[in-house]
Amino acid sequence: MILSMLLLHCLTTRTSRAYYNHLLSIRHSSSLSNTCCYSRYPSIIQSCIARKAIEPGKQLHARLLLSGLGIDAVLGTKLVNLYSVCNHLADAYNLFDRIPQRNVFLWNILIRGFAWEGPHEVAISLYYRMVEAGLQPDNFTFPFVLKACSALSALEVGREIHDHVVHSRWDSDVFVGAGLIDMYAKCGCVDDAREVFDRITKRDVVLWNSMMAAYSQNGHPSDTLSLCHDMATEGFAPTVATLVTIISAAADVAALPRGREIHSYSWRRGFEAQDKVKTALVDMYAKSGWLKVASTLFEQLKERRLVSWNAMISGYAMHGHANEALALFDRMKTEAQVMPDHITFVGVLSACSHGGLMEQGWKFFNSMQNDYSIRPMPQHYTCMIDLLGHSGRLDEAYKLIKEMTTAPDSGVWGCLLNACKIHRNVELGEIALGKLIELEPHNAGNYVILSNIYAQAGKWQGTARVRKLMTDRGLKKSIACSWVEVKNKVHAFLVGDLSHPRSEEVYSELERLEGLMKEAGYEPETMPVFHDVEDDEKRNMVRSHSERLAIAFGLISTPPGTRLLVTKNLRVCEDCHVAIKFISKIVGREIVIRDVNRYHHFKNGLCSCRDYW
DNA sequence: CTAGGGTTAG
Repeated sequence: MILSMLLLHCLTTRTSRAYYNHLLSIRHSSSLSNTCCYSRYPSIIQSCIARKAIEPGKQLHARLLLSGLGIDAVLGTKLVNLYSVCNHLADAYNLFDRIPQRNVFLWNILIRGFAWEGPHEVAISLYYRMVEAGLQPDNFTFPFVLKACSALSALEVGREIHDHVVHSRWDSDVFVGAGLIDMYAKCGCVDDAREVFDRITKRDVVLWNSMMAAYSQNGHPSDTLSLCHDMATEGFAPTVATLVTIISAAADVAALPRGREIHSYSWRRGFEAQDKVKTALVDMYAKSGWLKVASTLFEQLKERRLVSWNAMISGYAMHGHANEALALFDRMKTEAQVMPDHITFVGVLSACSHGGLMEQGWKFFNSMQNDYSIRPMPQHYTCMIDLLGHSGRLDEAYKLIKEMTTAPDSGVWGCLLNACKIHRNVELGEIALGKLIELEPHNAGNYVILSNIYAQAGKWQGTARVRKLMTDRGLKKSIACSWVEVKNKVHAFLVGDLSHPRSEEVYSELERLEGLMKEAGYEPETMPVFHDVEDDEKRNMVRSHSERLAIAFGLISTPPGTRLLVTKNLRVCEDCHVAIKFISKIVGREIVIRDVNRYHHFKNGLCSCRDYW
């Protein structure tokens, strides 16, 4: 009946012929054709919401407007909900403004829409509008608006909302709590996150997961793992999110035995079959230097989504397998037709920079912007600066930084500083350090690099000045530490470490190797270089650098020919880099070192970094 | 007389 009224209405107004036909076609094709009773509309829209089917809902809305029947609060609310879940936020907002009686539910769904899809600022301003309208936010409002704060890293707003949470007594709710933990985590405040976590006594898995993720996202992967242990002790069963989080934590601490344990657990409990878990494993094995395993798992994925491609591409890239990375990028576009994103390009560009593929690098850097409309971020620039720096084109690198459309971060300047060290450019090095001091005043590593630049140039006053700057600021260099995994156990060594039970054998192995190295032409570094850690040490101390101890231990405790993987918390020093090249040739082994910013594959006297790091 | 929710890999 209504439909025929509508048709009549169309004929009597100046509605176009096309629209008339359109309505006719709805009559014949749509599932709504037989339901012209107003009282059934809410349930129809409800089913649209469940199916996220925007079109029938829109048509129904249009029909209602034309019919002049008006839209009551129930129907209006449902339509706002439909628009909101289908990401038609402008429509949702318009309709929202026309509904006179707005309850908390209506506000919540609109806030949710903007919190999920952005602009996130709108979600926050809606929240404040709601409070000003005299409504009390509830246990649904808070998680939504906190999500918007997380996305914006809006700490001040977040804290204020936390106040509201406490005042309205929702602070023991797990949903609100998880929202708060995530907000604090994304703002870099792990301690506040932990406080929220500790205050909630009736926890659930998601709350545990949120806290583990908070640690993981803020560079405390070992806290993630120990919290997981606590969770198990309290009898909670892990979920997919738990596994994904702890696998990435294990990848970050390079605790491969731990990672393998988690892998086998995942397999026993049937989690490994899940693509999300498998992708986390791909990342973990890649970071631990097991690219073969990573690739096998990658090929097993049921559906390769963007994140999986990214994990595998950057896995190849970080180990310097540029061709494999680029071939995979090609496969991703042609075979899978997955759209690359900014992270894909970080992988692709770092593959180019590690492989020294200057031309390709520029090609991808331009294509990223022109063909994919991705605005370059600091990480992309870092790759390009690395490429330019590699070939000594420092002025061009500096020019590129000045042309950047976003603010250069510490990675960009650090990359330039490093290039200055390698090509002994004091002038630009000073500029880079100046910027780095502004950006991260407490990172001792930066000062050390500049000091080395001065030392290499024989500018001793410069070296002294940098050292004084460091003492004035109370900066201490972190203690160097290297790990090596032997028979599923991690062995850690500090500089000059004598605490390992097999120390004596380790040192005599080093002595034996040094003899062979000297025969092969190795000369220990004599220049008084201010090393990352061991600045004042005598030449014979170089021998006891942590990475050498770890390598020597690895050599004496594994069968000949076994590949070694050593992880170091700082950069590999110049002298050790030379020494390890000799060692790899003498013992005929592949030695992989994962230092703070890259992987070095030493094989047959050469290193994959081509002596640039 | 209802509807709506927090965590997860690169």
